[in-house]
Amino acid sequence: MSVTPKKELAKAYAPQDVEKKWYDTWEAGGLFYAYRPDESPQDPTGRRAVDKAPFVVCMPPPNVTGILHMGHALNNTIQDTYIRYHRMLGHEALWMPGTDHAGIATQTKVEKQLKEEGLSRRDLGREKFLDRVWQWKHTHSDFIEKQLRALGCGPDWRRFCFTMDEGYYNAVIEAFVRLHEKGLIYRGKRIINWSPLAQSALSDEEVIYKETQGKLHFFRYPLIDRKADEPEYIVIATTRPETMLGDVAVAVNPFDERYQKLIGRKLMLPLMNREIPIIADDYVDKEFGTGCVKITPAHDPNDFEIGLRHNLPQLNVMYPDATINEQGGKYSGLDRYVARKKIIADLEELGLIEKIEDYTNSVGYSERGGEMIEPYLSDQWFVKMKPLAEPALKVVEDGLIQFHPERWINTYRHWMTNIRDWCISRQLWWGHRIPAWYGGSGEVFVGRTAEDARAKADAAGYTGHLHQDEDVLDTWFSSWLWPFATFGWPENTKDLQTFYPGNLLSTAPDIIFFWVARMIMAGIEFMKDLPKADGSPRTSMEDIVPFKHVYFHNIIRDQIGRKMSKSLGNSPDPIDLVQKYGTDAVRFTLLYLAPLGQDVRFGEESCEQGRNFANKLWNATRFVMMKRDEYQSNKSEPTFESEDTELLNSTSNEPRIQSNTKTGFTAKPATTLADKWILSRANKTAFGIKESLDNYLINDATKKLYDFIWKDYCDWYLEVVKLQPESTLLAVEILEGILRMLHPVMPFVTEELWHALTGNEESVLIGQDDYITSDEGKIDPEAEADFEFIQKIIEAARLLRANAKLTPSKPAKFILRLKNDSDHSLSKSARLIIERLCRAEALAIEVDGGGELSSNEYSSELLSGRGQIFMKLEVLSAEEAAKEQARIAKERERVSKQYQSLLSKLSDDNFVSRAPAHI
RNA sequence: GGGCAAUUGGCGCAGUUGGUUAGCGCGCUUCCUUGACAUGGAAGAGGUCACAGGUUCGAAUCCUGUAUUGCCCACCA
Repeated sequence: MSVTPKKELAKAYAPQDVEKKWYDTWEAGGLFYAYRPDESPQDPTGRRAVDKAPFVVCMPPPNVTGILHMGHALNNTIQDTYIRYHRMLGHEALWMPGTDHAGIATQTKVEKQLKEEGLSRRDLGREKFLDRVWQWKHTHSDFIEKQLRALGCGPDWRRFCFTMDEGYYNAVIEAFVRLHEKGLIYRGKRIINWSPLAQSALSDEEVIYKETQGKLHFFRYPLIDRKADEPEYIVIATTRPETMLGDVAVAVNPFDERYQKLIGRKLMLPLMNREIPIIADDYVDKEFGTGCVKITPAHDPNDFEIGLRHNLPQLNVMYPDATINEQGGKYSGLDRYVARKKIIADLEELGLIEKIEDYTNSVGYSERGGEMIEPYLSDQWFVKMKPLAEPALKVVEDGLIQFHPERWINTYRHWMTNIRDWCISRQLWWGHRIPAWYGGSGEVFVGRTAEDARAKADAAGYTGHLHQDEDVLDTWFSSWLWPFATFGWPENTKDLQTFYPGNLLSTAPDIIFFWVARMIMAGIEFMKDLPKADGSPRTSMEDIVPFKHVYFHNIIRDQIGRKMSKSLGNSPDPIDLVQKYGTDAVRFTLLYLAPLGQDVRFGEESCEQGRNFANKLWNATRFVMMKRDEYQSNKSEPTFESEDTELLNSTSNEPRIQSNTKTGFTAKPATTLADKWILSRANKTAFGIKESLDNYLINDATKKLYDFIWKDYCDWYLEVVKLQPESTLLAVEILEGILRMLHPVMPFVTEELWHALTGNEESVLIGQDDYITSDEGKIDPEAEADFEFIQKIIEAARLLRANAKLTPSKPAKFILRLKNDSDHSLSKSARLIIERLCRAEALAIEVDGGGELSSNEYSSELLSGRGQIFMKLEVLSAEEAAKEQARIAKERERVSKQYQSLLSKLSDDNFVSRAPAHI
């Protein structure tokens, strides 16, 4: 047996010392790598089996531009915890990492940078501009990786994927072409949400509606050829006066008596001096405003529809930057808001303003840029969503994909059943360029490559020049392929066959539409035709959907309830917290505070709880190791044959843990009451944690760990171990199990302590060990009840001491009177524990039957009907005696009240007859 | 307008299918530096569980309504 120097643990846990060391060791040891069955295991420990069931999580790819905020920290901690947990359960755990090119966000940042140099993207040209963006991407993407590492996250870094990687790029193009071939992608002139800042279209999901204080303007449009009994003008109401430049009609309700006679007549559009008709349409609400609506088909989605019904022209009066174009007459060139002011002033001068009222309505803003979006008429590409949404809704309704918490299914259903077509073209350069080529007179050819498009054109008899669509695709049009494009789709790769479908998707509920729903659609649409590993078709939906469980975690808010965001600057940098409190502390705190789907207010001080917990565990280990040494040296003849030997001996160089030899806390039977109790508690906890984790109640699991470790193990069991050294080895074994049980949540401190405790070599990792399993045979309700009674006695005795203001150093004398024999012998057998934990100088244990002891001499506490404990009082001042009397009287009253209520219940026939017997 | 949630001691939150005395963390009070830990230990104060009805032997828990707050969706010029 070789002897290595014993490791002394420092008095307090210093995370910085251990985190980097272990992260590097994990990586060097290939801990994060996942293998296919056909790959030879490359793990240095050789523990990897090749036929393990995979457990796959695809990381929601953060924006390359991004800095991780607390929400990311939470989400990635959740994923890492599940990955580590399943790896320990024996799965081939794959966490697929990557980043998203984030079209608008990234392009905006680079354009901003250019602007500081006095340049625009058009000055550079497409190619040079894209070079700049790539440069920018390269300098920024490392940062996210660094942050994830600092959080202890261990995805399979070898597989890191970027949505603009060549393979992924091709997958996006392939998806577009296939959907186009199926007629699910089309091009059309529609009113879309226009972002004047990005000068691009946005999808409906990228628009945020906010109540906005504005004005409702009432304008007079003069009636042409007015008869004597007719009004001089028609009054219309609008919130966006500048759009009047594009008015092509005024609509009234066909059943509105006020205007019926005027239908078909003409009005003179002021300022523009254009004749526009009065038309009738059901859409108009007689009650609202004046009952007359100006119709601007090019600048309002409803007006657009009306325009189509009435065959009206679509007059676009704005440039893409939301300045008025040449159609706007003398307002041409003005910004939309400047034009608005001028139009109002001009109408005022003409006496054509009836009134202007304050008005609050809901206005759309760009999610990214924050500016007001402009409904705008333009040619865009759309995905037909209904055919995709129907099966995607069904798999969730049928439970093939489960949402946690379940209620999100309502939101999902609502969106899926009211779904509208998805505008996927963006007028940007950074992204996947739309694979459509145009001929000189409106011909459109969609192909995988320019050659492909050329061939199609030739086949169609078009020989002229082709030019590719300038636009790129919505970022989410690439993200929705994430669960399979990361594994090489459209090729039917071995990775894809092994690791699709995934198991868990963890995300914040705010991207349920953007991403979750669309991934489900894409998974069903694109994976259903791809054969499985054995060549058989995917006939079961279970093999087609991209994941089985979706965990919607909470949104982290600041202490006054605001969503944490970069723009508000109210999110602490997770890395600062990690440095201040330790990674494990931050992880624990986030998981502890992360109830299922309930928003959480986060203040950085809450990390103290996690830090303290890590420190508690550290010191418990320190103590147990000290006790073990003590026990070992006191033992005259160590039993080398016994299975304790290696646990006893922390200097062994042989890895103690052999795969699957021991998954529970101990193989040995427990002897003392405390031993039985802690084993029962430990196994119950292990059982509960598995249950919580498997049901995605992750905060429950952390709470169970915390309570068991701190209260049961440290506060009670270790105190008992101080009194009964024969429990030392069990304490070691339980602790070893605790470390394994806690490891997925707090990987660093548990790894460090596990090695200190077991003496395992650095290359043997706790994360490769088996997760603790509960042995239900060790759950012992009787032992738990018995030990709880002992705890109750001790607590009662401590209370007596505290009330009598006895300092701990002063000994006390107790008399314990118990009603039945079993309690009597129970407490006698636990006499030592009771005496020492309540610092009794003397403890008399009696069978109840003696008379009441004088309350001048004794203070007492009741033991839930099973007996009473008395403490002999020292000299008591009259004042103190009175106080004590009062307290006892109060206590007596409370108990008798409770007793009375119980009595009355029991004498109530209703209760006795209806309540179940055990009550 | 439609939908989803929340309302529990000073603050932040648990409380799973209804069942004896409603828990936890922080904060507060008192005592304790006793050989794991003061990032600790012991004890304590503090809640008629938003409100009003109802179901039940029994309600924080189930039902109805009201109020307040938050979020999502839709949107009338």
